[in-house]
Amino acid sequence: MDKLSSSLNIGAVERDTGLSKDTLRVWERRYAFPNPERDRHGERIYPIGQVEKLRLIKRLIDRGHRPGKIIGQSIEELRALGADTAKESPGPLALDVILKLISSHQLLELRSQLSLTMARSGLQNFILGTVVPLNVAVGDAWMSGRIAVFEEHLYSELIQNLLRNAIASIQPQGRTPRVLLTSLPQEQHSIGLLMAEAMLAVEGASCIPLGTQTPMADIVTAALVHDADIIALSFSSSYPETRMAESLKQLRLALPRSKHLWAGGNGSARLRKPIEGVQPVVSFEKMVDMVKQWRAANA
Amino acid sequence: MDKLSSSLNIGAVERDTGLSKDTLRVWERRYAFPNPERDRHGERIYPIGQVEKLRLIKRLIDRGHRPGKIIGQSIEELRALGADTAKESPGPLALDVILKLISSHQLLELRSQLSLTMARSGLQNFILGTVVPLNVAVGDAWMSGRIAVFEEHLYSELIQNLLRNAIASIQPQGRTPRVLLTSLPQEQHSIGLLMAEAMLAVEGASCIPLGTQTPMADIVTAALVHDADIIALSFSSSYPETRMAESLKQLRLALPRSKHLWAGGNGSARLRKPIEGVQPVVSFEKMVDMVKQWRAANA
DNA sequence: CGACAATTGTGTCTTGGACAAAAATGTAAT
DNA sequence: ATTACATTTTTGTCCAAGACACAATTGTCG
Repeated sequence: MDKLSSSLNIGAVERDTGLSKDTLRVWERRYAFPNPERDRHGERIYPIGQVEKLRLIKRLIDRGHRPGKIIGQSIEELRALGADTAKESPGPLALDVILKLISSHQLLELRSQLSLTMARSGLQNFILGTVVPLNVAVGDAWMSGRIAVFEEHLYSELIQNLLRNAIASIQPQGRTPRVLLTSLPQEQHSIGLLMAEAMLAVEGASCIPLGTQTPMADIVTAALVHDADIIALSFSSSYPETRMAESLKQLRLALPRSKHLWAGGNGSARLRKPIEGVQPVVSFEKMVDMVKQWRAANA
Repeated sequence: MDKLSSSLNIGAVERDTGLSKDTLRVWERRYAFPNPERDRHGERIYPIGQVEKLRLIKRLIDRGHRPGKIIGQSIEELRALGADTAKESPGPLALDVILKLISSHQLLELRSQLSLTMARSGLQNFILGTVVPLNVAVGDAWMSGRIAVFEEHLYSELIQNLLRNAIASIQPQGRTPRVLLTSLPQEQHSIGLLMAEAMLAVEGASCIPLGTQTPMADIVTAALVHDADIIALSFSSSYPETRMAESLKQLRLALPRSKHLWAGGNGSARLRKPIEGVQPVVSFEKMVDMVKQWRAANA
């Protein structure tokens, strides 16, 4: 179709899919997929179709599937596998309207529709009733091929603008708890953090937003100098479970006992064994309750 | 000091420094640095001090230094090397005030000082006169050890909020040119894109912000369906020059001749050979001129 | 049906060699 | 002195095939 190079080398595929070079090579050896060509120096050249399949597989693995089981399936089968989650939602009409606007590139319409919805429902309900389900729906729509990456990006930018504006319009009240919000290195998803910040701002808590990818040592220092009561970390579902547990344990040791450590985001649900002194944040509703509990305990 | 693990394995160092595993191993072989311990399985364990030095070296390389020249120097010498750039700026008082606020964690003060400055100077002058030099100053301050990563993060979040609010407060005028703003995969710096969007919004252009890390194929599709006149890409100084040139050439081929392709950001200055059909954006001032030129040509 | 043990699946790490492309250096000509 | 071109050095990325820890699954026994 377009004239873009129809094949990539192993480094490009690593960046593109999030699968390490080592993983790509070992899959090739074990599962005979991917099955790249070689250039004249014997270096791997991945056709664009295989890269697409790899992207799909990566997202399915993040959802809990296992490589060996799904790697042999065709792209169509994989897409169907991802759409399975979608079928359960009969889809509230309002969400479908917005999805249509996303996929038909109606930038202005989309913007006004979203801010209208927010105005109607209020910030917290907007997040709970619209943004969260919309994020899921957009993810599913990508998986089944109905939405492109750039459409996802544009949507994400709009939401980010809306949330940041809403947060800014709330007068900081200087009330406790003081919550430090961030994610660990290699965790880039920022929308979850913003949603959390918005929910907390409405509750009157003071947020210290550090954005994404803060090194652990910096989190500890920041918690101390800002005198945070709660350190809240966000994990997306693509964050490796081992690393998550490991990091949380280390952080817990490095932080004073008096400070709470919260782990939220889609990925935090996979924390099987509870970690001593680390509180899982299973939903934004629950997070609000947790704030209230903290206040009750620190009155 | 803190109880955080004082050593990391090679994967963690890769994430932490942005240096690939291959690079870390080959430096060890060639320059005898880094010089990690080994665990009981013979795997590399990097002491935290070496990781810090690696981070420093990485930033210096991004600024144009060569590994072989600097890798043997001590941390102090490296810091001095980074501060060299800073000496030329006598430092406008206003900037120093803000830097002080950053390093003393005065969140509220900092916020109000920044928005005050913006209100006084207007959006475009705020960006040109405050944000751009402040970004440089903060980078230098990190290099010389005067500012921590989390302080940089907090500053960056504040600026982002300010800019997004300012952009949102400008009524979209629907005027041309229509500018698609994004960066390529592996390029995460978003502040430059926001500054560009703000400058353009003031000029009355229509922006289609896709955030960072949009795959090339998606950029092409987005440019077509949104009928963009200009595709503007941002490159930070850590973006590999080779990949930048390569990608721009490919994009130029895939996009219709009628659409302009602009390359901006700190990294774009390193484009030695001009690329046919790709216009470098050397500064935000120049970008405004380029918009005017486009308008003159498409009246 | 639950607890524990054995087995399989999976990602990450290892070494040392190879080589293309960028950067620096040397040389010659204007 | 500057430009143009050729040579050398520097540097990052890729390869192969093996090893192993740990997570996930399956099997066994109480």
